[in-house]
Amino acid sequence: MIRSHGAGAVLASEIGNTVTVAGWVQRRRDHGGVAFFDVRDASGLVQVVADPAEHPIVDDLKMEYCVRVEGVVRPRPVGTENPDLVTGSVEIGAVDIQVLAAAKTLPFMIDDRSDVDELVRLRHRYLDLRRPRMAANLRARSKTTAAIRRTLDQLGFLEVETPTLINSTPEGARDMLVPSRLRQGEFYALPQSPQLFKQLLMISGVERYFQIARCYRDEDFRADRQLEFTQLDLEGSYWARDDVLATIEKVLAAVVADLRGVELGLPLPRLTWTEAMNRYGVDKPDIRFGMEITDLGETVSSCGFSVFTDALDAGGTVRGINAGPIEWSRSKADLLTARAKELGAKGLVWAVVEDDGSLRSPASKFFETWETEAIKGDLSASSGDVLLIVADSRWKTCVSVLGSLRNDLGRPKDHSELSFLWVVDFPMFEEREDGSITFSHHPFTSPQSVDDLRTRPREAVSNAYDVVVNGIELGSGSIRIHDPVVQRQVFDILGIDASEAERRFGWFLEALEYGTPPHGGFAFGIDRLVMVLQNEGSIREVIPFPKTQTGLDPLTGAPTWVDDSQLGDLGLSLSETALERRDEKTLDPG
RNA sequence: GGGAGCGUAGAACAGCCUGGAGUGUUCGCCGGCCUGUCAAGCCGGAGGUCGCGGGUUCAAAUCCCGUCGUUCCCGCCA
Repeated sequence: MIRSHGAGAVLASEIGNTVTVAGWVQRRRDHGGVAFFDVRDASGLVQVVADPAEHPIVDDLKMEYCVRVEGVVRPRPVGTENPDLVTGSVEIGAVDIQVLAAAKTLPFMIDDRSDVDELVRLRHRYLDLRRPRMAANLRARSKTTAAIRRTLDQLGFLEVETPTLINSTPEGARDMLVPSRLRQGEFYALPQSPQLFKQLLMISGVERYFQIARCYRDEDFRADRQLEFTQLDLEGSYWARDDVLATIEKVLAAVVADLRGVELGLPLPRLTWTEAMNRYGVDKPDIRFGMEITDLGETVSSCGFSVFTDALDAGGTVRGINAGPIEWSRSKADLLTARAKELGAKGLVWAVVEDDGSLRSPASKFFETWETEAIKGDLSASSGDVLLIVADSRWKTCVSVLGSLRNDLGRPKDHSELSFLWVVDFPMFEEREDGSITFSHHPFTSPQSVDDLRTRPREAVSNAYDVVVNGIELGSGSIRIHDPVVQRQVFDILGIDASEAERRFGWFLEALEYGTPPHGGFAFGIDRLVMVLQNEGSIREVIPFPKTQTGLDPLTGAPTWVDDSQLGDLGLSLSETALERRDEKTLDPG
């Protein structure tokens, strides 16, 4: 036995006992005649006291040396207790000190104070994970999956593993591909979600399925997006929408209780998609703050500003937000206008409410006094407030731009407050720029009305729903299509003709033919949930070994070039471009 | 695919706008002193391809172009 106690378990109750602890040297404080050092392990930290004359080895102890200390627990002298430390009322008087393993000079210090470049952290992730905050994040993640499993087990769910080498379905996100050796020229795809397998499990009679599933999407990175991520995936038979929502709410409540120690108010608030878009301009609203979008169309319908009237004449809309008394300057106006254009608006009209009630704005001269007053009234504006107004011939462009500006300006910087909500009644389809139609959720989502699907698919509302926390899309689900006729109909509307549907999804359509129970389910991102609950700004902080934005793991160097013989086994060869890149990189790595 | 920011000692930065010797700060590292510290303190020291390549210039960390890396954003993400 190397140790008798965890460092964090050396409490006042051990006074007088001989204990052995093992861990890393946090810091050494050598006063000449007496020296202190802290031993840190996964359980916490305890102070060791040694006389350097008696224990010359303390001179050698550097930060992060792995040591073993045997000693007697004693109370600290009065006045030297450390209230910030769980073990702060005691210390270990060293009897024997051994170095188990020396450590090189560290690339960064193992504490939460040091602000270190992420690339350096990732290159030495094993050290980064020693930092208390990162260790806590790992622990929180484990507690999250434990709470999920506990809750779903109590509800009678079966945890089932589905394959990760599956077939590619090019809709939606780009697939991560894996070449087959035994069947040269053919490829597996890594799953973007276990969607069809869990539906098959419903057909198999599992009735209550879940899986904590690694999923893969080969798309560009964001602070909340990695190539691989982990989802809680679940599905149930004979479920209506509210059965799914209630189940997810129970899971979320259990996780929030375990990680935050607070009770989640259930049921969670619900917004329809249309309401969310109209009030917040996004389908994942952050409702921790107001600044809601207001329709100014009626107010400005006869004003002299052609930007507004032209948009209205084209069947569009004019809407605004009251950004409140924010600091305003020419450069701020330029910045926000550029942002609005980046988001797809043709421009941005701003107005500052002056003390005399007038509007200072490039557009103010176009408004009659009554119009100025009406705009202020619509937006509940008072002196000093900044009003931002967007006009567009497309409703969705207008509200989306304002919704993003609203987020830019008002969104709380952290997640100390939690605001979960459901967004329900998503449209079944959405239009692309070119006017063609695509699914807004996925092609296995059922419509609320099969009649609508047939007669006016562009207006059809789906049985899809999202759960959102603090403006972050946590996950989504739906009641699925269990009728193969309807499923074929949806493929048809999406422009997948019968023969193509048969070729790609024939196996699934056939499965639906054998008495498929009505079913539905959900999936939410565990990385994102833990990120929010741990009050982190990026999922990389809660993923033990994440990748950088270009898909590199700075620690292992993945992805790497492989031997030509390996490529040969797979029937693959590299393109000219790839070969050039390889030669450059081989000469000048990194 | 596009836009923006960043890259200077082991770490975090300042210096760059307005070119003039690798100048500076904090932490770490090395040596010394020190009997109650806990981000110990004091004294001394070492440590640099200013990401890389090119250009402008008498002179480049600084200005220009390119490139690599990284972060954030737009597109993309059923």
